[in-house]
Amino acid sequence: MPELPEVETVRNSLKEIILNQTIRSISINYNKIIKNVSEENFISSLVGQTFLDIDRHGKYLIFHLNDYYLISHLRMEGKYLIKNEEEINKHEHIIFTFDDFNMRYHDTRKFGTMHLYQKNINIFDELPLKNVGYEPFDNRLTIDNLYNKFQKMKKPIKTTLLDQKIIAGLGNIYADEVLYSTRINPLTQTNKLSREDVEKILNASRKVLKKAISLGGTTIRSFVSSHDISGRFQNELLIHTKKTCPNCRKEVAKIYVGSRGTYYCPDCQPLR
DNA sequence: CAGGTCTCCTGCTAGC
DNA sequence: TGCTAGCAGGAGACCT
Repeated sequence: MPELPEVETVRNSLKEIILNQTIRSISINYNKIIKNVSEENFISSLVGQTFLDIDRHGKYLIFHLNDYYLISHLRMEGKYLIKNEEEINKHEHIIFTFDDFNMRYHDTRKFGTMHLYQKNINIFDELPLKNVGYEPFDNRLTIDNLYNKFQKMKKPIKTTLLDQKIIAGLGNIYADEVLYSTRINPLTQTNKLSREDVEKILNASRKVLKKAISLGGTTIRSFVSSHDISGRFQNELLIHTKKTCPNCRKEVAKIYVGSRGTYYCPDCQPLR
């Protein structure tokens, strides 16, 4: 499943291929991916538009075209494939055709989303980006800022870390990794964390994501084979999906927090 | 406003 | 061996 580092890799890979390409036609095989405009509107708006840049905010890709922003979330299974054959796979839902090849949005579980906005709209005031806060790298996200927000939250810190409005970019896997590296129990009530804990969490988030991004960037040849990504990332994980704690060698616990599978070490991450 | 639950969808797995 | 029921998982919608 693509997390922030994979999305960053997709962004960089796609930039090499589709920048300055003009959309000649679009075919839509499953339209529920597109959330805020009709299928007809989507097609008529985008045909003739050229990809000028690709940005990322949290786990969202932001495609810049002449007159529009196309905002894409891959959720668990989404990927962009570059092809030039005729045959269409049943999981290829949206196909953008350029002069010499096409780009296909492929998504087995159909959970991904696309939003289309005209460029005169501030996309950060609209769904889905209005619900996305700052990334850990963004210096507008300060310790005080985060600590103040945490004071009002009673839910488990694991759940808080998955809330994109609070910190953008952490998914289920990285939330576990961040909590493990800070030795904080995932069930700890968010408002019980000290300012020092918050600082640790912020630092760990930066570190974990930065490392993953750099790895994603170096291990991936092509976004086409997204399997390579998850394979490599798994080598770097310390706690998520592990059986034994790398620190104390005791058994890792698996619980559910907010119906998300959560791994932690009861010994190294005791509930305070 | 905070927080809980339901929903979307399908490949995969456990269990028969 | 073949079948089915149940599950996982980001984030929006909706409700309390």
